[in-house]
Amino acid sequence: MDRNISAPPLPDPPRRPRGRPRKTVDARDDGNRRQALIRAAAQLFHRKGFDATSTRDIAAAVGMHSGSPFYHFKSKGELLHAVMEEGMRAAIAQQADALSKSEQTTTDPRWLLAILIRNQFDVLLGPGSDFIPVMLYESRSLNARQRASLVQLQSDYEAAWTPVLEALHAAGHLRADVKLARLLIFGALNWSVQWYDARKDATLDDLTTAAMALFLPAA
Amino acid sequence: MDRNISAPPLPDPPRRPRGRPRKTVDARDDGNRRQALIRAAAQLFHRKGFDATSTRDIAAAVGMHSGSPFYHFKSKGELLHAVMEEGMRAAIAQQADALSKSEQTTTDPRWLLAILIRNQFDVLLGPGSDFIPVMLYESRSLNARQRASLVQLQSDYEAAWTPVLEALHAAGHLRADVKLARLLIFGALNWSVQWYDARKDATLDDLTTAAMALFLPAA
DNA sequence: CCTACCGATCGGTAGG
DNA sequence: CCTACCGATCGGTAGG
Repeated sequence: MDRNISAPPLPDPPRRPRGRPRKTVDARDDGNRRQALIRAAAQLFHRKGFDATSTRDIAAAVGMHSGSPFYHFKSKGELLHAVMEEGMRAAIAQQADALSKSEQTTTDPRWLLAILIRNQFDVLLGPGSDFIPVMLYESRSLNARQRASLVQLQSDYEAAWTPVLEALHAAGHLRADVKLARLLIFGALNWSVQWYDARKDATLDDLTTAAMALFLPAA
Repeated sequence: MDRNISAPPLPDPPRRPRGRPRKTVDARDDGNRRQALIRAAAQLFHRKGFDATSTRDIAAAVGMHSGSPFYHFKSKGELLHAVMEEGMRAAIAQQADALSKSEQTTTDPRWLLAILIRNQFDVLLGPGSDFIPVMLYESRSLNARQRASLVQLQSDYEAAWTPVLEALHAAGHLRADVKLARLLIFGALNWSVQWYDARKDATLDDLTTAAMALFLPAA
């Protein structure tokens, strides 16, 4: 992480991870390897950033040689795009799932907001949650076409929030302009990626409680 | 910005900006040139990110040749650090100034919070505000020593918020845990760097009004 | 997916 | 601060 000090050079063909058995016939098993690349890229892009991660890093993480990721992806940027697209699809599905479960028991918009917030903390900070932080903090490295192709998914995700916030506004529980409120709330949640430490800090439920208390007047 | 397409190569010694007169004797005027480098670096780091900005970009922006920035800074990382340190000192001074002006007229913590929020939007989004966004979004590129040297400045900045939030909590205007509330509020504000567009969106006063309405119950 | 490689770019330096 | 340069790294490719 200390990029002011250069790392010692690594030989190009890194050893496969210990314990990973060599395939008898051929190491190609298609969607499987592609998925492995996406997962490794998500982790590395999250930890070190897109620019500071080399395609060699990613290849080594899944036991490939330096040129092989380009068999699966045309460019490093396409790999970044794939991470974001997969992350958004999963986040949308997870959000829809959380909402559909709770809409059977209540339609109180305050409860729905709590569900959305709790789910977003899970997407941002829960186990294996590298994809959305990458999406949030590395979009600058996409080209225009790649960015445009994510806009639809992003607005699908946001679409679940607007009616809830409008209901809160109508009920007098939210004074702020709805559009600005959504942007400010997203910021409050998304920024947690920068400071949250699961070892030292509160639980995700604690965060949700604090956020609800901050945004809504006493129940 | 489209880093998937490589830019055409530039000759190393770029022409000086048109209209910049050549010094008769010597181009060295010390603190002046150093400051120019810091300002240009802040702009470029903000627009393109630290990793995507080369020291040649920065040199060209101030009419220097490629090796010359290293006469003023030991490394690219030291230049980044200088941007952040200068940004923090200015932000702290600006915040103290805004507070001292208003503390003559009121001690209502709601008003003080409005002052702090409005000032932070100015620091984040106002004219010439490249330094703090760089500080917020490029810290990962600092080494441990550089990061540590900023901690004191950051907590000086935050120190002005805690008593205000505690007063609001004591007065029943803030239900959430004070420490988490501060982190969430900072997130809401800091995230505006990602979406705010001065041409299309609200004014900084509008943002302040929306944030106050979101965080505090009706006055 | 591996082998062997290339062209470009980059941070940084010696010497003036 | 400029000149002239170096070693390292990087994204990407041809050919199998």
